[in-house]
Amino acid sequence: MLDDNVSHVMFCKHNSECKCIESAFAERRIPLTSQRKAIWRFFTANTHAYTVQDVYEAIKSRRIGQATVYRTVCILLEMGLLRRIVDSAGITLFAAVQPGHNHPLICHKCHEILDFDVCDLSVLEKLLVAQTGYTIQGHRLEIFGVCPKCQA
Amino acid sequence: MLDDNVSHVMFCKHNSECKCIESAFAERRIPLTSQRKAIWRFFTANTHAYTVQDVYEAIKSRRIGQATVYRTVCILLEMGLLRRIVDSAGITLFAAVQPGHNHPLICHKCHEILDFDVCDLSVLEKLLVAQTGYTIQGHRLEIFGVCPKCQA
DNA sequence: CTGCCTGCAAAACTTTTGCAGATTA
DNA sequence: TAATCTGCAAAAGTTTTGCAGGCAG
Repeated sequence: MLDDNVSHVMFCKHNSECKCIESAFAERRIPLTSQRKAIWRFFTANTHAYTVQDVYEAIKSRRIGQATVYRTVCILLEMGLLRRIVDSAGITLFAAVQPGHNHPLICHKCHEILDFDVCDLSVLEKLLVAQTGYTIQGHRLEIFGVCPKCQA
Repeated sequence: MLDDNVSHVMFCKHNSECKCIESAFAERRIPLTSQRKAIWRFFTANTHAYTVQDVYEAIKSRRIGQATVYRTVCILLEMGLLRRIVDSAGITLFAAVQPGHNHPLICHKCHEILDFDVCDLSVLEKLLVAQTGYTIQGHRLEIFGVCPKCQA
């Protein structure tokens, strides 16, 4: 559960010149091609969630194929750099995540995303383990709302 | 945030003879056909999450079309009787929800689901409102693990 | 009865795959 | 250089739609 004394939520600003991607790929011996960089740069240029089509449309002028976008999104998901979000209409969106434990606050209208790091579900998880016998592997917490711009 | 004194989680047992569906459809003046009943009965017979294909395969002997399953799942989702879950592989699953505020505890292996009702994110939500200016509309909290049967 | 529902089959949309040539480390 | 990647186009998989006939209320 959340700490009752929490008074400040840490928000992550996406760094458009994020260097972690180079080392992340290097560590795993995965080639970092210009296409993969372009796709990652697109995701980190704004704090928004996008569909695969959004990404493809935005970068296809550079002759990057749709299959490459799918393949790259898949790699970034597995590396934990991207998160999958399914909106209320069932549309699949992807958004960059900062490293560490974060949850998204998502605008229903424009898909603007703010990551926050406050979340302590350990007591709830212990309770569930005790009462159900399940082994807990993880959780997904997403908060939906409307951002200040879209309220106007 | 969760109440620190919470000592008991309320779990919902799905009631296979659930009558609420009749009144839920009647209230909205939506015809409750035999196909819709069959689909709902399938979801409430077990506490599992299923794909549309699972449902279709299970009941197609009764000459219920795939389109009907899609259309019915859509209605049940909108009525709040079903919830959509996307597993880690990106597969879309649906599961019955008890009325009221519940969250699912999902087995990664067999898709067995237990609903729990303990979740108080009001302090976190207030904090987010104060610090971001977002209007909060709702949240999704899902906990993933492995059920006792699958651990064996 | 009337209006909404249904199965079927086709259409639309989304995601994956195979391959010949290109690029990374 | 060797291994992996890429765009393209086709295949596979998923979801939606149109329509003629059927059923709930």
